[in-house]
Amino acid sequence: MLDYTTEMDRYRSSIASFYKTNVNMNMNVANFPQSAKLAARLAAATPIFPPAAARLGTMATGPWGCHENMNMNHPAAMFWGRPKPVATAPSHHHHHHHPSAAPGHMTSTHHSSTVHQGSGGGSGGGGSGGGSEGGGAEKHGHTPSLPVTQGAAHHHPMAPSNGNFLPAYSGGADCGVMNKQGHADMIGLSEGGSCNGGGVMGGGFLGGLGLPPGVIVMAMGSAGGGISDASSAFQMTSGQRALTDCQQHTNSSPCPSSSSPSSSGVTTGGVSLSSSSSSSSGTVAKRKRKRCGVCGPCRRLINCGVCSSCRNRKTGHQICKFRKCEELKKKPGGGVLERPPSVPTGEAFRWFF
DNA sequence: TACTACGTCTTG
DNA sequence: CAAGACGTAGTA
Repeated sequence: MLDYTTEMDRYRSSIASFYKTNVNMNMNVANFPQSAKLAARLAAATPIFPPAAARLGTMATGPWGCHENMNMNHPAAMFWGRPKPVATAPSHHHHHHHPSAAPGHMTSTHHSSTVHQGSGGGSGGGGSGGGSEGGGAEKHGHTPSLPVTQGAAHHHPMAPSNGNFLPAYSGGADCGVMNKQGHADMIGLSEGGSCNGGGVMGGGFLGGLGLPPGVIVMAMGSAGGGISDASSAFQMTSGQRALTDCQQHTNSSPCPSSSSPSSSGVTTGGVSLSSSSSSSSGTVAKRKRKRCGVCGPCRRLINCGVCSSCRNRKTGHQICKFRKCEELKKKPGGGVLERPPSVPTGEAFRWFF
């Protein structure tokens, strides 16, 4: 027992230092190359979030979403939530956009409960996902889950399903942090200046809101960091793209959501975007298709960092598996979907308004 | 010019 | 069939 405590202590301190070093700067750039870039971009990109959202920045889902991640022992996966303290914090902050939200944030229950966090303070959490499961996660991969209805998300910590919402949050540990590249991504999220600060990110928050799988709302305000923090908060590799996409769709409105409704922009195939050129005429055929921007994967802004695509970015030239547009997954000839499978219209975004 | 990511071919 | 590798379109 004692040992355990001690360990925890050490663990905590180390994490702390980690933060200082890495997180502060735009996140562990060093450690997470990939992320680093993202971060940078994010900084720039952030703006896309409609101001309206008040200081809520919407963020794409977290990497953890990737099952691959979570379960695996990646340390990364964890560190999300905050031990218990959170209980409070979250509550305030989130303005629940969503009814469902409130209550309980699913809470910490599970995982955390397991062990660690007993210590209360700090990071304990880590463990949550990490160690434990290892299980099979990896492969659920296929469907990242996105589509899942957010609502449901909660329940089970490990539920493979919700990709985005990691069980961890709730119980979790400190705030982000992890190692291994992919994870880096997530880090940011919570990071935002101390998990607490933001509070938001904390456990309850996400769950509470019942956000769409692909989206996370961040209340950056609190962190004080506001955007800047935020930006650092998460990263996405293709930030440029992801974000951009949004912009593109709309032409005016920030994100798909807004525009999507009419399906106008996004519409079928998601070709619309740059489509300007493509779709317009028959040329479409060869044109490279673009992400629809509204499906779960598209909404996700963060690369998981652990999927094969992320890992082989250099050679694979592929977008993170979990971010791969549903539309693009379908073969070109494909169907005519009025709307993206996972999230029809802009529903997902309703929460924000 | 660098980078991301789509499309396609190749491989297991 | 899925995963990986490569060419290259599209964008900053």
